[in-house]
Amino acid sequence: MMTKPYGKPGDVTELVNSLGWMEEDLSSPDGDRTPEIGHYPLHRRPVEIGSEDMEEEEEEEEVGLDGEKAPKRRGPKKKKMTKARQERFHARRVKANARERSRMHGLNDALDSLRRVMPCYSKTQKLSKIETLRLARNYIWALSEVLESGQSTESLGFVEMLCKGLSQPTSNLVAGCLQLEPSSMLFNNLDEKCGVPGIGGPQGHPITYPSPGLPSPPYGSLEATHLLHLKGFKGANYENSSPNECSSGTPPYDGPLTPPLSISGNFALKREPSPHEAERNFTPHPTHATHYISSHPYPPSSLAGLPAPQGHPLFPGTRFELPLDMAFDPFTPSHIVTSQMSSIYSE
DNA sequence: TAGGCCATCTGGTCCT
DNA sequence: AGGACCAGATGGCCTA
Repeated sequence: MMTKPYGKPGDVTELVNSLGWMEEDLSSPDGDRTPEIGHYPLHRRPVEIGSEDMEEEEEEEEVGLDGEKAPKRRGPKKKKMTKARQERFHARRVKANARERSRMHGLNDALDSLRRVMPCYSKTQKLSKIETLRLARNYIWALSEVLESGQSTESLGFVEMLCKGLSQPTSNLVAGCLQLEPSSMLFNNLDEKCGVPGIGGPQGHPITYPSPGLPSPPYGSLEATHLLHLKGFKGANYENSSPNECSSGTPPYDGPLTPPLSISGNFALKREPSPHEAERNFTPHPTHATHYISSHPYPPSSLAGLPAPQGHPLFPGTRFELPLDMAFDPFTPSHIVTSQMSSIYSE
């Protein structure tokens, strides 16, 4: 039978084969994940009346609490649960649970992969799932803006695009990972919201923000003050204010940072960490896709003459897909990326 | 203690 | 029939 190609082959089988702990849990009142039947919340009881596995139910007239006869049940007759049926049902449920766990683990693995290619990946301070997805959307959007309109990755607009719709802690994290320097914050539109013309690229290119359809607070538009919560940040008008004073209680980010790009040294293949970065245990490393994008014309000159790919979101009407591990491996030299792209193009 | 986030179980639906 | 997918519900953990 054909099954959808999700997860690693054998995952389910292995899980099912190693379900000893689950079987134990089912009979153990201490199993916190699969509590003993009877300790289940109503909807979690593994064997529910009404299951399709019921044996034929004898014709019994149901009597309500008030003694009145309940209306005769319509639809397929229920079947009684024989012991054999219970066992089959249970086995099926256990298998399905294992599959579901495996599926969710696969989903989480994919989210982890996504986290690793975000501009603020940290092992110690993981982005939540929802924030990861929001940041990913913003990242794609911001990079496409870079490509399409010359929006500078060093502009505040770029950071604002990245932070659009993110929670304040995540905005702080992103801005911190981008190593915003006070100079990049010294502009007079500090209190303007996203989407206001004037906050844009170096050419004054107005940035138009898409409607993300996100709920408002805490996921509303980016407040410039979000960025002022950066540890050690001192803006022109905030010279004397302590970072803690404008903090809303969000703890400063102290974990090691391994961002793929930096606002102050975006696409340098190698650079020494600034004292500030060193202080924060920040290790700059060559960026990946953004480095490629910044250092290669599109399409790459080495691909000249190849048929244009179709349908890539950044390049309407084209299609361009890179294997994830290649496209986002920050350590893949650009010339290797180029050659790999060539082979993809020529396929 | 409330709220956010997460893992898990579950039953329903769709698909092969 | 069985697997994938989905959404709802629940409890645990953590933090402000």
